[in-house]
Amino acid sequence: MTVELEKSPRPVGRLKIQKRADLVTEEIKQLITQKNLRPGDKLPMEKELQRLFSVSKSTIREALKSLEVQGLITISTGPTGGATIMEVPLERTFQLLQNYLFFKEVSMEDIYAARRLLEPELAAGSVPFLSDEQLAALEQNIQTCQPASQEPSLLVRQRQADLDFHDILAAANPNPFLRFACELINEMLRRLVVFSTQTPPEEHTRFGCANVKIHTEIAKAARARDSERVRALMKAHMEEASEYVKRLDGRLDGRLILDSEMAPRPRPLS
Amino acid sequence: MTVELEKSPRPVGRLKIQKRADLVTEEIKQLITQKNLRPGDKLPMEKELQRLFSVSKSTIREALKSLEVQGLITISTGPTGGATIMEVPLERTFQLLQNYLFFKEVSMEDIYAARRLLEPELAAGSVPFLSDEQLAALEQNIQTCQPASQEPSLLVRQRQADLDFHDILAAANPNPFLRFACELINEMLRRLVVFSTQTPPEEHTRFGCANVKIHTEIAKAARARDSERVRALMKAHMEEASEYVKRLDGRLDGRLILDSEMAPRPRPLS
DNA sequence: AAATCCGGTTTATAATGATAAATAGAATAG
DNA sequence: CTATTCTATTTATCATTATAAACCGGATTT
Repeated sequence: MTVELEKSPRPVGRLKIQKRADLVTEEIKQLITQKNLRPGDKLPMEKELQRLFSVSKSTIREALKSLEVQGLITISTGPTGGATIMEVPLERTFQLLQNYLFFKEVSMEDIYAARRLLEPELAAGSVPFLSDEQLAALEQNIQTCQPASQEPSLLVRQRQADLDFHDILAAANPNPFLRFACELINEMLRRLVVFSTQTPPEEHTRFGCANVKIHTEIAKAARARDSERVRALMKAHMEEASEYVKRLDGRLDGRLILDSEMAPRPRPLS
Repeated sequence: MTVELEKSPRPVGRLKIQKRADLVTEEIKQLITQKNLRPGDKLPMEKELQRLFSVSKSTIREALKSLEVQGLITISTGPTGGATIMEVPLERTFQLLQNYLFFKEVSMEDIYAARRLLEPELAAGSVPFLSDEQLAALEQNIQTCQPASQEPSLLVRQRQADLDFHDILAAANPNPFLRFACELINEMLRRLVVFSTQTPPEEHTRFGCANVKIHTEIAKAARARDSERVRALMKAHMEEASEYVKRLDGRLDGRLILDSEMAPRPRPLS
């Protein structure tokens, strides 16, 4: 089976001519959709793909690179090596989204405007689906968040641990879209929040205490499987947090996120 | 100025070794952040980049390809050619997001769960910022949406025109994050919705009429700069639409979106 | 004088071949 | 039986050459 690619620079139907490598990328994508390849399935190896599309090594290499950057495949060397379909990792998606938002000026309040709306619904929707492990993880998380020292770097780490609480809730929600939206918000807050060092540490500590308090209540209501109470508590939590954030002068540190920065976030158990 | 890249396979600090090309990609990203390059600025040409990072042609090519796929640069030939920084297009971001959602099973209702929450707030927030052109565009859009025929392909196109209404509202909102979230939702609905052909056309027409009616009211309230009324109307609109969608058996057509499909959406005037 | 053509220059794009590095699995030593 | 070394296979990287696209400026035409 050989797929024929248009070789001549397309008669210009007002469509911009595409590069060879990009055409091959699309062909491969169609192959994936067509043959309904699932994560774990393998693409033919480079040499075969070269033959299949009648292109050179460097072209097929670029095409594979494109798919790799998009997070659709991983490439490995050695026997049995080659391109393997994979489910696009959440982290990769975040990174690509950060590229988009790099040039926009997103403020903390902008994000909270969406967070206020989504989180209560997310939390309420998660309640019926929380496993015992997840409930335990919520309670466990509250312990780690107890405000201890006022050492600056520790304060930031604590704020980030706060966000783990919300990630655990998100993980339990059956709505993949809502889940994604909230995980995105958490990730942005986690990664980009740089609180002004001007802010007095007491303010931070107070923020931490308030969080622990309401998280405790939410965890309790979740154990009682009281969705409506969780929703109400989360709503209050979000409004309170909005206020704190305004005062804390949180701002987003807009820069390009590197792959090497993307690794080590402990995934909450699903 | 020459940047030295670690050449030896990194002493394995539990970090997975990265490919040369990916290291170069990161170096270039740092270059962009560091030198604060803005859209329109140019990267050095390939030969220079080769020298700068002491890598071969194909390696630098792969690195540039990576940045191109991420939407951060465009590459052109000719004397003034080379890599030019660009603002990541919204469409590219959508596409990369679709890759992520390709493997998840997102239902229509999943999306509407988020839409119900976000759209009323978005619309209300846009009201004070709507320009005369945008108000006119809203009213204009309602005209094009008047249900005419019941021809199947036309019905789908009409549903998509409905979404333009919401895109116009989104474009006026000053919150870039909320705007992005709603534009994403619109795009997903626009591109991926495939209504069951089982559904009787009358039902579609009724849906279209209901939309026109409430869009008309929303446009009127927007002209009157009545944010609260717009919020309330949009809330009702979303709830009504949710119900219709359930009955219409709308589902998402999960597949990989190709570059070639990404082009021709008329951007609403900002 | 303005527009068009045309060839040269610059740059990316594509192809090919050669060598290095990584890996899985078999063979082997302890 | 375990751990190590070996080997075959495949990608990763480099180097070189050829091709194609885009731009520039001068000559030619209108």
